[in-house]
Formats: sequence, structure tokens, C-alpha cells
Amino acid sequence: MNPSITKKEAILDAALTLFAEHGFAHVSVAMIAEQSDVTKSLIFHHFGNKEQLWDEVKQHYFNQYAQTQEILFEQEKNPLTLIEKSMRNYFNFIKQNPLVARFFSYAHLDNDAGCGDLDRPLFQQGEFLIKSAQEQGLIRPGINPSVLIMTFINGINQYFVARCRFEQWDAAIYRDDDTFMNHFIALLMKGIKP
Amino acid sequence: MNPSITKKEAILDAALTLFAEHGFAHVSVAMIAEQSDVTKSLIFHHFGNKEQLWDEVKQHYFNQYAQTQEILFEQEKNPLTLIEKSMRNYFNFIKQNPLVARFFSYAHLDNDAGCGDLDRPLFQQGEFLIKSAQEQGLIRPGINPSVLIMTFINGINQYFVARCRFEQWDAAIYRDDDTFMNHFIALLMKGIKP
DNA sequence: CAATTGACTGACCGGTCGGTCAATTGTATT
DNA sequence: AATACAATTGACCGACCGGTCAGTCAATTG
Repeated sequence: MNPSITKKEAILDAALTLFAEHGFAHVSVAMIAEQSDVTKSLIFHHFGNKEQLWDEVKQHYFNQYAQTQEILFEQEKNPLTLIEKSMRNYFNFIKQNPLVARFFSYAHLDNDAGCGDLDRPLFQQGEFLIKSAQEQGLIRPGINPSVLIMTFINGINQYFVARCRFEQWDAAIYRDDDTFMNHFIALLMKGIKP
Repeated sequence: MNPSITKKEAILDAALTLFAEHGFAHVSVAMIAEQSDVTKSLIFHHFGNKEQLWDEVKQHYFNQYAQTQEILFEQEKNPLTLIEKSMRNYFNFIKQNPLVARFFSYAHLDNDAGCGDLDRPLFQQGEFLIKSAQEQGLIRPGINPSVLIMTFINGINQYFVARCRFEQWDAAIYRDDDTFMNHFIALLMKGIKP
């Protein structure tokens, strides 16, 4: 344990990792205590109970996600270029924080509506951007913004989360991330242009 | 419990449901015993241990998936029509078997390469189909078959698995499944055509 | 200085876990 | 009816679960 962080932070770090790697039920409080080099009692002292620790971890991931997604919407005149840049930014974010995608996957399986609440504003920003581009004739009028954003988010998240599966299909797309991203972006951009 | 099925089948049915709904660690053997109206001992008698029961459930889902995916490749002269039909067939299959998509999601989070092994032959069929269409000039030469198939699979699976999230964004896409599918297919088809 | 507080610990709790085992019950065969 | 075997049960086990409790200690406050 790094002496420059508090024990409470060490507990949270351990929980962030373990919960995202293995899910709520598989991770015992004793496992978190061992990884953070404290006793179980301290975890209950700081966090109340296991459920509240999970909630804290969830809030942490959601906040991390929400704060970094704001860089998605950089200054960029051309809406199409902005959409492409947003996709690449999002890919790089998940690549550097793969546990975020895993944690969201666990949240989905728990039917946790919290993530949808969390990123609705971001979704609405993206929707606004797409609709603006449609009014300018840069994107086809038939494109549903929700479906487009869902497709891009799912494609990238699952590239990381379901790697164990897709790598059996075609190992080449995991040798070089640009291979996947270039093809993925080309497919979607062609799909939205008039 | 339905008297026309054996107790072993009742155990497997309960496990199929509970494991796909809640994952391995969250479901205890006692829960499965209660739902199948047998004692825990009988579960160990028939299935050895919890891990082997999970493996049996996994094999069941994988077989169900593999057998029904063969209908994806119906007789259809036009490759583009076949691709669209395959997508709609896949959507209807997951719609009627949502636990399959959930189970695969758990398998991905467990880094289980088994699902990739399982559906590699199906993937290769789809890849062959796409390459044939490319040779006929019906699909753009720049399209990577792996990326296309991944995009379609992910889009449909996550429509169901991540419903708790996306429904917060736009409830309209869940009021009528055709809304989502028509837009999703149109996006991808436009993306692949020359 | 004494009182208070929060961080932290080790011992302990009741309950549940996956699993074992001997006894009983059910079924098929001779 | 007797026998053999499989299915099934209920009691039990040690390990582990989430959590509580009494106590210690250092820092802060009055």
C-alpha cells in the first residue's frame, strides 16, 4: 500500500478494481480488505456496508465517465469531423479505462437504470449535434440519432468487453486498434452521409 | 414443478434461468434447489458440483445458440437481402431468448473464450457471404467483414441487455421493435453499399 | 490536563455457502 | 418376493459470508 494515500482511499481503489473485474457477488469484503491491507471492520467503519461500498464505486465510475466525456465535444466546426473525433476520443478513453466498460456491463446486467440517467445529458448533446448536421444536409434525414449513438457506443464498448469472443473470430482486429477503428468509423460515416 | 419432466431437467431449467438472470456467483445452489423443488444433494448427485452445473448450463446455451443460428443462412439469392434477413432473424431469436444474450454477456465478463470458439464457424460463414458479395460488387471493397458482423451482433445484443440504459435516452425505440431495427438496418446497409 | 473524536483492530456473531454421507425410497429385473 | 441399483433425502460439516462489538490509540478540543 502506498503510504501517501489514506486507508479509505486504498479500500476504494481495491474495490474499484475488484468489483469491475469480478462483479459484486463474486468479491467478498474480505478480498477487498486483503488487497487494501486493512481489516474488514475498517471497511464497514468507512462505508457502512457492502452495498454502500458498491454504490460508492458505482458513483466513482459514473463521475469519471461523465467528466471525461465532456472532452468529446471539442471545438470543431464541421459536424462530421466532430462526430469522427468523438468516436476516436471515446475509443481512447475506454482503451485507457477498460474497467469502466466492464463496470457498465455489470450495471446493465443488474438492470441498473442509473447509467442511463447519468449519460442522458451527454446523449442529448450528441442528439442535438446529429440533428443540426441533418438540418445542414450533412447527414441523411432518415438517420435516427439514438440508433446511431447506441451503435457507436456498443461497438466500442464490446470491442473491449467481448474481446475473449471476437479475438477467436479474427485476431487481426486486436493486433492494431486502428484497424478496427478505421473500419468501424468508415462503416458508420458512410452509413450516415447522404 | 411440472410432473412430466424429470427432476434433473427441473434443476437444469432453474439453473438456466437463475444463472442467466443473476450470474454464477450471485446464485447459490440452495436457490436453484428451491426453484426446482429438490434438495441440494440431488443437484450434487446429478451435476457433481456448482462449477459443473454452470458448465452444463453454458453448454446448453451455446448449443441452443448454435443450432438456431443455422436458420440465419436461409436460401436467398441476393446476398444483400440475405444479410438483412439474417439480421432480422437474429433479432427475433434474441427477442425470444433474451437470456441467451445475458448469458453471453456474463461469459464475456468472465473472459470465456468458449463463445468465440463456438461461433467461429458461423462467423466464417458470414465472412464468406460478405466476401462473395464484395466480389460481385454488391458491397464496398473497404468493408471488413469482422467489423461488420461484430457491429451487427453488438447492436442487437445490447439493445436487449442494456435496455435499462438506452431506454432512459429514448423510450421510443423500445415501444416498437421495428423502429430500432429499421433504422439499424438502414444505417448498416447504407454503410456497406458502394 | 481531561474529555472527545475518529481511525483502526481483533474477536466474535448468526447465517449461508458448497459439499459429503448414510439412510431411505423408488424402480426394474429376476 | 428378493435383489440390485439409481434417485432422493435430511442431517451434518468446515469454511466463509456480511456485519457487530468492545477496546486501543493518536489527534484534537475545551
